[in-house]
Amino acid sequence: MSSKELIYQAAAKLFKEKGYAATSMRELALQVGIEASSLYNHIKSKEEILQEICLRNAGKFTDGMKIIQENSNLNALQKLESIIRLHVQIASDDISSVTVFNDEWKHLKEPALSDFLKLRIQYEQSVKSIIQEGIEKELLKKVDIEVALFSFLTSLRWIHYKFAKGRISSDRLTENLKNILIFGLAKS
Amino acid sequence: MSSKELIYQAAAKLFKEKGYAATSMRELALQVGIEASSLYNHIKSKEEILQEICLRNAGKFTDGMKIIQENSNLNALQKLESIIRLHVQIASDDISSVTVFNDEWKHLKEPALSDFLKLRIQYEQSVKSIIQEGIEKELLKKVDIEVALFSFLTSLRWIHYKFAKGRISSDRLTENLKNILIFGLAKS
DNA sequence: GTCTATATAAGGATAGAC
DNA sequence: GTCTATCCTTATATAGAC
Repeated sequence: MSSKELIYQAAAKLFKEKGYAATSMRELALQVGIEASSLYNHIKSKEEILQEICLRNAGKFTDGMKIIQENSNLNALQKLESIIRLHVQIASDDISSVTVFNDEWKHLKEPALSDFLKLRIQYEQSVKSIIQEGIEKELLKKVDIEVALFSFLTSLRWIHYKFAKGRISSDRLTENLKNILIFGLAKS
Repeated sequence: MSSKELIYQAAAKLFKEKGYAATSMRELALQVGIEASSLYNHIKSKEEILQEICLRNAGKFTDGMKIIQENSNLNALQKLESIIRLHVQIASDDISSVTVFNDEWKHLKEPALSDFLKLRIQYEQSVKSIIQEGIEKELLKKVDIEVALFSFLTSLRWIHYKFAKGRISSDRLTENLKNILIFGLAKS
């Protein structure tokens, strides 16, 4: 792995644990095993690291969503299940990185912040359309779409806390989340 | 309102928007309308502000949970609904403060951090017991309890983002969340 | 690519006059 | 209770030798 990649990885871990603002370049350097000044041979600034982590993860979600949307065989319920699987997969792929993406994006500076938020809103809009479609086709209840959207996405946003403990496989987690988020906790 | 209270309120707003670590005492002072040094006539340190905000909110949740637990008339489903109402109520009561409680607690120093985490684990344990009881009495599906616990609580943890936009009343939000989280998105 | 040394800015907090 | 002035520490980032 390149030095740059090693720095990103160590940074993701630290940003996750302490937060972006509370992580110093000295700590990061210590974690990487070099002096702080040496970091700058590989990266331009602290902010650049955050940008890279955030945009990389945004890309994963956007790409995954595109594939789901293009699969016209899926009905709304199946699409929601695919979204759950996508989130579980991305979280299991790199927990630290996706946590930073979820929690530290607000420290991005313009214009990166606006770019990021544009992608985020776009993604939310895609999920919203699927929920809307589900309601129209009578696969989903007539709930408030915004409440449904947020409760669905925020549940998924915290999946990685489960993974951190490694208690459960991706498949079982996906299955359980499908059951809970789509079909509810209550026994029917 | 006392100066101390005004400082807490301004701090909660700033900590919410920028994060604890990225908020300076000079900014806080500016928001309050005094010089940074004057803050210290009312509070002991920056950390003390965070402690107060976090412990105050922890108290609200703990107290609310106690009342729910002591109401033996409620079955597990009704208790879960009461928990939803509790979270909605606390969020609508003071959005900034509860956001800081949710997102910035990791910046607490010991021993406050351990005290805080103890309360949090205790609260999660209470919810877990209710879910467990629901499964035993066959009111809830046999889902993975940990997954159910986390997806339930994390959905509720982000309610305040809805409130920030003021789009929906507390009652309608509670009703929708009950429907979605307990009975699921899918039409039965 | 890494180091030491350092520039430059900002942070939390205190002292002491009013 | 508020101010100005300031202490001390830490931060990001650069310069230049090796």
